Amino acid sequence: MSLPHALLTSLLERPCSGLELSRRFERSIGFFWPASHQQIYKELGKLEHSGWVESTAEEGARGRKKSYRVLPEGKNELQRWVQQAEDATPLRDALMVRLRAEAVLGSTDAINDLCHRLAQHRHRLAIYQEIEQRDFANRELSRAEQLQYLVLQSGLATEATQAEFCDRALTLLASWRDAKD
Amino acid sequence: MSLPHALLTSLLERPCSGLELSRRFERSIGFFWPASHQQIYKELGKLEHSGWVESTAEEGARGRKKSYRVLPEGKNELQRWVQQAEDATPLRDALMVRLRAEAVLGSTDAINDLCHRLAQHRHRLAIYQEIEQRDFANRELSRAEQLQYLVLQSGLATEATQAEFCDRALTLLASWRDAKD
DNA sequence: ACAACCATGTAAGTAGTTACATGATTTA
DNA sequence: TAAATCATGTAACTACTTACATGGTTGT
Repeated sequence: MSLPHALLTSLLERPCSGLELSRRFERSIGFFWPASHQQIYKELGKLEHSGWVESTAEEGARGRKKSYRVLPEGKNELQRWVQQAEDATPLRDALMVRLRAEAVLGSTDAINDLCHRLAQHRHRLAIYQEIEQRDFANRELSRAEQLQYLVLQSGLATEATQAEFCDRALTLLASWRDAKD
Repeated sequence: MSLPHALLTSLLERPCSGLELSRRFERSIGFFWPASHQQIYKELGKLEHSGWVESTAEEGARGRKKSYRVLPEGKNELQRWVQQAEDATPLRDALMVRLRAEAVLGSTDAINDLCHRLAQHRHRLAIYQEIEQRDFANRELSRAEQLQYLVLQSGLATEATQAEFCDRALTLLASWRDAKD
């Protein structure tokens, strides 16, 4: 469970409100650990209860903006967590299940999902490439930026690999479908 | 939610008991949609309730082996589901969160997780390569086998990409750590 | 008869999703 | 002053995990 530590990281980069965190997640850490605003608010509550962050607002101030910042205990906790080794979260890919189903059914209907997924991966790839051009191209990078770039490169590689796979699979299935006619 | 359809697929390949399904999952479909035996038993109950599979045992036969097979309605449902397009399940990668945390903390402690993950990905890669040699190398493949091979190739590509990334990241972080001494 | 294992489950808890509620602030 | 938007939440639900329970079969 990495959400609390993802939030600590983001809040260390810059203290802010829950909604602003939510927005920043959507175009940075959230690519690798997505979270809805509901989840973020709930988790911020837990972080505050643990004494890892503090907020600028009394209890029960619904509707009024709160700003959170990380406390020393929170930073300690993050440092402790970063050192830990952890198994990769098991991947779950419905497309692979569809292809296996296709193998027993003898149809070519998984083409729909393949097309959809191909578009999705290409879209993400484009987003990542845009970020790469905007933030990391043609200049000296600080140590922190090099690490951020590294993470982005992982995303680039992942999406490229998946898009390429969809492309190959699509070619194969389409050839079978056309041969049938 | 693809577990029911993964089970239908596996049961169509061969009717069997819950535990046998669980074991087969561990070395085939489970690579792409893992499931514990508890989950499988529960889901088999739902599938039977929906009229998609039937079992050879009366109610409340705890401890006695049941065998499940897919009913025509179950096959219909699977055919319907295969045609659907679906977003990729959002990836969650704690390692990327660690690297982002490292960027703000200025340490090199994510090396631990990087090593662990590198070993894990290489291990899986070796398993996949073994399956490739055993089941798909140097022979003509049926249509169904070609599809199974395709799915395996996705696994091979994914693990190779991730292992390669860990390797690169590890080299970078280790060089920083050593420069510090 | 006892252990080891095969086989099927129950129970409690967690992380995340979806839908909805409500207060505060800005803008037309 | 009404609508839109900003901002913070609650409630119900689902998939999955972890720990435990229990019955049946096989081998010594």
